Amino acid sequence: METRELRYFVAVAEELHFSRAAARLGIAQPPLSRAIGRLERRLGGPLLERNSRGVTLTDAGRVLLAEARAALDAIDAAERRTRRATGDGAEPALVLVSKAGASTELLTKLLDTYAAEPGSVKVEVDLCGIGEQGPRLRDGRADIALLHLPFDSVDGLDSEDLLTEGQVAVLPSSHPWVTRPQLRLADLEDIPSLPPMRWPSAGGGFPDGPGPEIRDLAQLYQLIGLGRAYTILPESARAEQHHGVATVPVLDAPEVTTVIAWPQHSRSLALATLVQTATRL
Amino acid sequence: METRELRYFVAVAEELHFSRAAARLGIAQPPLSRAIGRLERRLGGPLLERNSRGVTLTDAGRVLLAEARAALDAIDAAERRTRRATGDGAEPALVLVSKAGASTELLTKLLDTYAAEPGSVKVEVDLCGIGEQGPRLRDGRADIALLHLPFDSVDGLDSEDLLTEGQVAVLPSSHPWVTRPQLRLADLEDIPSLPPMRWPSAGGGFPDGPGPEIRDLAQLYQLIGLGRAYTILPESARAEQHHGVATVPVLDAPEVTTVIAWPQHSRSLALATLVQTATRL
DNA sequence: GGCACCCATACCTGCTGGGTATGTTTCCAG
DNA sequence: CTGGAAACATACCCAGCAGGTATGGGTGCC
Repeated sequence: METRELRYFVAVAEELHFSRAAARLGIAQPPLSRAIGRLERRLGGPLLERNSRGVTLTDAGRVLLAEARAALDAIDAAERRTRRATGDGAEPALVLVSKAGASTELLTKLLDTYAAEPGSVKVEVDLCGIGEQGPRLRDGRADIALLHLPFDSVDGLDSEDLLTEGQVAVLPSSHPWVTRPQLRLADLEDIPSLPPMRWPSAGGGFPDGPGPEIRDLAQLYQLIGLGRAYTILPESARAEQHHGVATVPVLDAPEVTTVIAWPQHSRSLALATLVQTATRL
Repeated sequence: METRELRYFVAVAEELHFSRAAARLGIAQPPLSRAIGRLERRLGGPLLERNSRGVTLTDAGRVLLAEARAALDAIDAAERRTRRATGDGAEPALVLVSKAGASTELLTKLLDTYAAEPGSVKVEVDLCGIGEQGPRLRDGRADIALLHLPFDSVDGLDSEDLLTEGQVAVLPSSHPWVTRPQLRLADLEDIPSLPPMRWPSAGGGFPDGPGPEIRDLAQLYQLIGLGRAYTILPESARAEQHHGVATVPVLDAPEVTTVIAWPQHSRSLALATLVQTATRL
């Protein structure tokens, strides 16, 4: 199976319309029909059901769509990472991705220490929304990520623990509890008039329910500052000051571990050095 | 990047010899040279160092080799799984992989129960050597696996726990300890004249040291029966009788969890039903 | 120094991917 | 019931590229 065929199939499977898919691919419709037909013949059965007025996926088509997306991600990753590794000077040799606003202190120290290391390469920092690190590692936009367990998942990645810390409640500074020296999870169970935030789940969607949908930490701090929500975050979040926001330690909140993670098959020297630097901090 | 180019590059990178790689690929050497040259131009730098007497990989080449292998596995998986899903009758719709000799009882019950389920599809069982399940899932030879934590790794997979159990020492039946009602790990630390077995590590290789290299459980039982080694295994191993082998519970051995695992992006109905059946056992 | 080995280059050929034009089926409008 | 529009398949042509053969150039070995 050629890469082109996979891209063609994914386009048709997503558009469910040959002509639109062809337009998206920048080719005419007939070659696309032919390519899909050949693919179906080679794989031994229909992938698409052509119902006079549009197209639907067969079971086999659904399987191929999921597998093809994964395969295309892997191919994109191969191209991006290799291009990055061919030291053509201008490009960074490594891209590190982290949630915007998280682990700022750790990140600064890591980058400074690594830059001082002999033989270190240029590192670009890619600050993304919550839960976006996984996809970026998968399609090669990034080589290495800072993740926070248990919120993020290290499925499919190798990782090293960097820092484990407790959590603090982040509350509107007008809230009566901000003067308390500490809180417990039970206290937070049912804060009147402050709905729970909804964090993105693995698929990128949001769970149902009331409360605001959170995509990044700037949004989160602003909502808290406006008195519309609260949350708990790792202690290191206290290092940053935000308007209208106060923090109180939560004694029995689960500990958060910041880890550095990379795809299992990565074996580059630059990456290994960066990981080693991180674990030594 | 086209699939063909990736296959060509991997062949050259593995052979480190254009002519041999071309022979392996079934093409002549000049088109191969040309294809690699074009790849290097497109990726912006050399992937191979041509030293008159052979070829070596550059850093970028090493990156591409690792990434290309992963990508080709994903493409092979796409093709195999799709072909399997195009219900062409003869082929199984799902392939389940497990270590030969492990979890026999559980596996039998799972397959029987699933076969009785309405809408169940044909399941082929692939019994492999120790640690082979991961690669089989990655390149699509299998769709779903039985793994045993903490020995196997579920990195990159979704999984559900099926069964947690203690472990027993598996000893030659001539060993004096087989009459004991129980043992402790400390007892086993240093059994005279019985060297520790070497299990395959993640890469497929074996750690250094004395003792036999173990590739499957038949081999393991035979070695123990011959009085050349011992091991500890999950309790359920007692269900099977082996010549010259006896078992004694080890009270403080870490518990073993049998899990059913599948690639994260898998979303087929047949697979979901099988997993559901397994978790309900 | 001749030779063997190995990769690159030059040049030719046939396959195939892509374009345009047209066919076939189905659904909808009037 | 019929004309037409929408949508995918088919037919046919062309150009580009993958692959083959022949050959060149560089290097180490006998």
